[in-house]
Amino acid sequence: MSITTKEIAKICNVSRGTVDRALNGRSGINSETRERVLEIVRKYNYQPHLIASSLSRGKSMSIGVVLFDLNNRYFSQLSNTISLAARERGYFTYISVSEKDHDSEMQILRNLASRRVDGILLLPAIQGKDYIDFLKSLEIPIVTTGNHLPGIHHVSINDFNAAFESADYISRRGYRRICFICPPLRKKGALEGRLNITSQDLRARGVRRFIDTNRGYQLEMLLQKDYVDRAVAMVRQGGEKIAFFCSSDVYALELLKRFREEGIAVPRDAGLMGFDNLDILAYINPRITTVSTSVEIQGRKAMDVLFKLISGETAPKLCYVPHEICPGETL
Amino acid sequence: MSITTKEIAKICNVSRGTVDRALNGRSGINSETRERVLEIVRKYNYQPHLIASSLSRGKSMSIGVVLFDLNNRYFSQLSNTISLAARERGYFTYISVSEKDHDSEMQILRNLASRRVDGILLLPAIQGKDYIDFLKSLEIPIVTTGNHLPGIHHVSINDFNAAFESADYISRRGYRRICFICPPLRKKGALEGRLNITSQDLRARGVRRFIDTNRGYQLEMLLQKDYVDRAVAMVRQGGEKIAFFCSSDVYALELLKRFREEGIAVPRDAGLMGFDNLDILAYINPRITTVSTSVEIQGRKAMDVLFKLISGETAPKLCYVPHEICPGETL
DNA sequence: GTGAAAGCGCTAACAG
DNA sequence: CTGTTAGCGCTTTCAC
Repeated sequence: MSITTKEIAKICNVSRGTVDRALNGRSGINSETRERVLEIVRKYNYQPHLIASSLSRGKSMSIGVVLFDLNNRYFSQLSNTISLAARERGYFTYISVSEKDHDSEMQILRNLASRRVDGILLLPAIQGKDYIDFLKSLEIPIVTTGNHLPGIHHVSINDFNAAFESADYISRRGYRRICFICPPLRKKGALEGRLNITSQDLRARGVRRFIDTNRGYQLEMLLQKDYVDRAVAMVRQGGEKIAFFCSSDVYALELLKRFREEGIAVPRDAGLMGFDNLDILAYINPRITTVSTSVEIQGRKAMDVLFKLISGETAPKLCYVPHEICPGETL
Repeated sequence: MSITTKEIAKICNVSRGTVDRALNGRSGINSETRERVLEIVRKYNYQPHLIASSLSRGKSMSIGVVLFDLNNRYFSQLSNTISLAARERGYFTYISVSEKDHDSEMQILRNLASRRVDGILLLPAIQGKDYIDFLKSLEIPIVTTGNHLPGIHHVSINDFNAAFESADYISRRGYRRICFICPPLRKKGALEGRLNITSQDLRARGVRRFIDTNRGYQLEMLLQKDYVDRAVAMVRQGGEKIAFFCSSDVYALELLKRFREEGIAVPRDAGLMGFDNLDILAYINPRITTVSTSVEIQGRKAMDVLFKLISGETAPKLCYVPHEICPGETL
């Protein structure tokens, strides 16, 4: 194991306090003593013991990141940005994945609290008053992104507006029949609202609002697990040409794949639009029309807010990052 | 802040030692006292202070994961598996990204050592004796995957064999002219070998060995940054039909994208094979032929070895995980 | 400018 | 079975 400040002190014939002053650039030390101490520190390759330091200081210089999925490309990019932003400020990140499991998510949060992380960036898969009370009881700064929790600081895209504008874009591409695809929403009632899908829900509301405020459009919703089969059937049935608006690029990819197998051409036989602008879309032919924000902006902004809270400053409860429509070849 | 064992002890009229025995299920305590203590523990929502515990126990119940890239899908899947495997054993993971930067990688490792992580899972982007000495000086169990470092425990695919077998597969699909694409290798000399690209290097050697041990095949290497342009030119030039064997699916995707734009049909005009079997390939048409191992197996196995080392057991220095060719439609 | 001492919260060894 | 004590290594306060 590495040498300690106690031993350094003995070697230098000074007290531990002085060693500490030298190491942490604190004032009240002769610059010669400082040099002498730092000399020995280098010589013996002293490594600070951050655990002891954390205990003493009461802060761990680490932040927790809780995601419900890391396999989703969007979240892995987000983690990357977050880790970098944290490291730039001397913080390390604990990244953990809940897999959308209620108990896991709670367990992870408790564990992070036990590790006395200085802040938590959370993509919640849970909602409800009890959960929010639990989060508050941790007494740790928390910023959410993705799904929203009332009363908790939140940084994200304005899902409602983004979906509204997407529907508008679809209409301007000449479609009068829009089918919104969002399988996560099927769980809405089933789980008595415990699952947090506010983000998806807002997207659905955004589309609906567009339909409600503009005459002459027809909206269908596909929330079932077998949405791919059903979408194929809808196209086969004919009638007014449909634009499938997917609440995530993932569903758009699945649709496109199946359409290709079935000989359904996009956009000849049906329109298609996604959400998130996953970077793998660059390799997909035809280019899928989608809407999104920059992951980097989102991650950076969320960390800005989190660090504000950590340092005791105030920050707005709600912060939207800009989004934009990314035109492709599928509408 | 949360209540401490000291306070619990006072409330229960017992000593801190007894509280500790109750909390950690240690023996030597009356079951009634235990119940009484745990009652209070629950009542006051006591949360263990893992930092204090770590300091006292000398282990932090955390492991560090150092990647040089998290945007690569393969690595994010790997991190996911690792986090899960760690959490199953009560460990938390610090995930950090070096972005292939030498100084970052060193800084991260030092920081993890300062945080007294119990083990490190490393995807190194550095090599060289100094670096290996440095790693050993940390006195922390380390397992690498991806790139290899002599003398350090390693779990990975057998890149040499996998590439050899891939070349063999390509030949059996009727190609006599193979072009191996591997841009990272262009840096081999330039950086005086500081950059660790052993994994890519082994793939190149595997292909070459196949060519050297079998008569009648022609091997070309494309290591330049503008490999896409050059590949297009090669196809245009005509002659014996080429199979492009890419050291990563990423390059195969780029090639396919460009070929499509240029009106080059695969496999009609040229063959194509990748490496890694990234899951996004499922959405790509035509299905790219590739070779790989299961990320899950690789992650699990690496963690098995790491935990063996952490608990003081011995483990083989080198452990290969099985690989297989994944036939697609591009050869 | 420097040293001594108390303390962060938990753990472990040793008495009783 | 339970209490006491002495740490883990660093930080911080208060004398000198």
